[in-house]
Order: sequence, then C-alpha cells, then structure tokens
Amino acid sequence: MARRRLAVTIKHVAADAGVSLQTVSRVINNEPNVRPEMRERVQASIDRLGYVPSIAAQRMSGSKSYLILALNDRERTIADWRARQGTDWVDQMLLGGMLECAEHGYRLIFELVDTHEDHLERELGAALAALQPDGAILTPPHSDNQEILRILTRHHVPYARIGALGDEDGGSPAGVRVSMDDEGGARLATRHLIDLGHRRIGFISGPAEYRLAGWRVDGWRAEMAAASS
Amino acid sequence: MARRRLAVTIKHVAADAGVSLQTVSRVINNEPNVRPEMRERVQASIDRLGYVPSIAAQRMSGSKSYLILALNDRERTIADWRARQGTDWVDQMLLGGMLECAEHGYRLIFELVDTHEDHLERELGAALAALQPDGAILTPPHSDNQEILRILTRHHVPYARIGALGDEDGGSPAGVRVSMDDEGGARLATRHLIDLGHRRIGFISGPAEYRLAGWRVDGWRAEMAAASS
DNA sequence: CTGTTAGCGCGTTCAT
DNA sequence: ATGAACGCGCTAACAG
Repeated sequence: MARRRLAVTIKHVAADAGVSLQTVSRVINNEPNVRPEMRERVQASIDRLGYVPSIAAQRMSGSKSYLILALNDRERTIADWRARQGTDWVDQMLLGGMLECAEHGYRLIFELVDTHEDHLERELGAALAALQPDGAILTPPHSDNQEILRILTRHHVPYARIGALGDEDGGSPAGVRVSMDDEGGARLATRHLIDLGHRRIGFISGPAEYRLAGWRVDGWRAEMAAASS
Repeated sequence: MARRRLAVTIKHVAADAGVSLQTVSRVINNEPNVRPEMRERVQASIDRLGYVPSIAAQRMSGSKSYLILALNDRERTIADWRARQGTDWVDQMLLGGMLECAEHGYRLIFELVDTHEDHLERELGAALAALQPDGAILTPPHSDNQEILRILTRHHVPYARIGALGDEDGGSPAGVRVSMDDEGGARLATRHLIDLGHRRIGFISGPAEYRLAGWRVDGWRAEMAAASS
C-alpha cells in the first residue's frame, strides 16, 4: 500500500537530513561550500525519499527549464505523415536528440512550425514564452529561416541549426551549426559509380527549398566534371 | 529594434488593463464571474502585450502542467531506429497525438521506458515527479504493464492505453482504453481473400508480447474456420 | 463581480 | 560552511 506520500519536496529532504533547504539545494546543483559528510547525508535522504526536483519550480526560481525545443516544418511533417511515406524525421535525428538530451537530464519537445502563415511570430513566440526552453534545435528548411532565428534571439533562446547555411547570408545569427559533409558525400557516391565504370549518372536532388539539396548537387556536378575532363 | 521586453507577465497585463491579477487569471482560464466588458478589456491588453502564461508558473500554483507523457518501449524504439527499419511509431500515432494535444494547448513529451531493468520505478517515477504531467499515453507493449499502471496511479496521473487488454486481467486499473477493432480487421482481411477465391491463407502475426497480435490471429482463425465449414 | 492574501517548490541574495 | 528571508509567475481560497 504505497502511502500516497507524493510530492516529495526539497523540504522533506531537508527535514529528513536535518539541514536547511539551501544545503539540499546546493547538493542538488552540485554547488561548492558543502562539507563532504553533509553532502553525503543529504544525498542519502534524497535517495531514500526518492526525491526529484520539480522542473516547474526550478524554472520558476530563475534556473533552467531542462527543456529543448525541436522545431520542424509543420506542413511537410504532416503531409509525410498522411502519405505514410514518412521521411522518418524522428528516426533520422530527433530520436537521437531525445536520447542525448535524456543523458543530460533534458527533455526534447517537438514543435511543428508553420512558416507559411503570418502567425509565425505569435505561434513560435507563444511556445517560447509558455515553455521557456533552454535551447532549440532547427531542422531544414527552418535552419535558414531568418525570422525564426530572429524570434529565438529575441527570446534569448540559444539554438543549433541542422544543415544550415554559413554566415554568408548577411552576417546575422550566431547559434551552433551542425551538418554533415553533404557535398563531400555526394562526390563520394558519384566517384564510386564512376569507378565502377558508369558514365551516365543522374542525380535526384531534394526540394530546392533545402540548401542541403543544393550542396549535394554541387558535389555530384563537381565529380562529374572532374571525370569528363 | 524589438526592445527586449521579454517576460511579459500577468502583472504587466493587470497594470495595463487596470485590474487585479486575479481578474487577469480568470480571463486566461475562462472562469466565470467576470463582466464581459472587463473580460474584453483584459483580453485586449493580453493581445496587445502578446502575453502568454508560463506553464511553469501555472503548474506551480496547483494548476495543470499542460504536458502529456507518451510512454514507449525504449529497447524496441531504439532498436528500430538503429536498424533504420523504424516501425514509424511516431507517424503511426504519436504525431497524431501531438497535433491533437496542440489543438488543446497541451504538449506531448516522449519518454522511452525500459521495463527490463529494475530501474523502472525510479526512472518513470523521476519523470513523473520532474514533469508532473497531466496525463500519460501508453503504447504496446506497455499498455498492459501492471507495474507502469501502478506507478502512474500512485502519482495520480490519468492515462490512456492504446491497444490494451480489458479488465479481465485482475480488475485493476481504470484509465481509458483506446483500440481499433483488431480482431474484426483481421477477419475482414481474411474474408476478403477468401472471397477472392483463395483458400490457403497464411497470417504473419506480430510478437507474442503484443496482445494486439493475438487478437488479430483470433480474427484470422475465426474466419478461416467459418470458411472451411 | 472584483480585489487581497497566502502560498506552490525552488534558487538566490544576504547574514551568520 | 550554513541558514533565514525574499521573490519568481500564477492560482486558490477568502474578503468586500
């Protein structure tokens, strides 16, 4: 009969360990100025009581929210879903992101963003204000969407862009850029076919909207040119 | 130059509208006892200031967290992902859940649960304590996992189970059960083939671990029996 | 109908 | 090295 002693707060831990709330807080956040013995004693109470800090409360007192927003193109995601031909957006990257986040105590929250409407500012802004995430991850084609970047910046939300363009596009936003070597990959693939003796090699590129697609085409073209010379 | 007037709180709205915090709160939550004109005035301020309530704060004051936890089998999800043969768990149901949640102002958070370890209680418990979700959605094979149901119940988290068994399994948990007519579907498919003149019809069932699979086999068997009689 | 008071759980000054 | 006091943004009792 698990007694319904839910909501084990920092208070209970403090009482159980016979210390003040602050000390518990310090232990939780791995802060200095706590005697090893104290730390241990508190940790013991935490474990025994099965205490877990409430992210809501943590967020309230200026700390992190431990939430990361994963922004995806709404229209495309839904269309793929309906067509059952899903490009596996999750399997491709988001699940990996989830796992990595989990490793560090973070949660990934998926948000479908609709750039075609003028609601963008309002919708994305609302999501940021409501969730107050510690960061965001952009996937194509949003990675290069200046307005999204602007909104994120305005809300002081750091972001990482997957398959994003460089800074050539009007020295604007910072943020981390993550990308595989698209051009190199395409070159490699093309080279491989050429080495096998093929000469007439086509290339199916993705939608022009995706910069990635362009880079790959570049790689293919380059290798084809090199081969015919 | 958007002045960095981030963090528009309920206070700003109250001041702007010239009312008390409470009134603003009432408008936000669509509570009664607010004169239409007041409501309008407050709403106007909300819109103009672009105010959006912080879910963290809302959760803090006993209200909802507007978060729904979607529980999936960790091992299977990761395995599928690695094998690139993803069963499209997201495209199948979770994306649909996301959209529906979004419609009502809720967010869906995916959580991979590992039932093989004895950490279950601790891990799931931690997630519940940290996030304090308003509800949870279980997918097979977790839908029938008694321990998970127990933990959810203990944390007072309502849940919906997809493809779950009935109450035959030891009159336990409440919670909503959602399922398609698996047996009926299998019957229908089998019937169709029979009508086409086929007689030797096989059936590839899913893992025995999934009750769903059993139901489908039942449907197939039933129809085959009916046909041969 | 509306405003006032009191916390929610936690981090963050300050004292000690 | 530790504790007390305050505030975060919001809602839930109670006044009025």
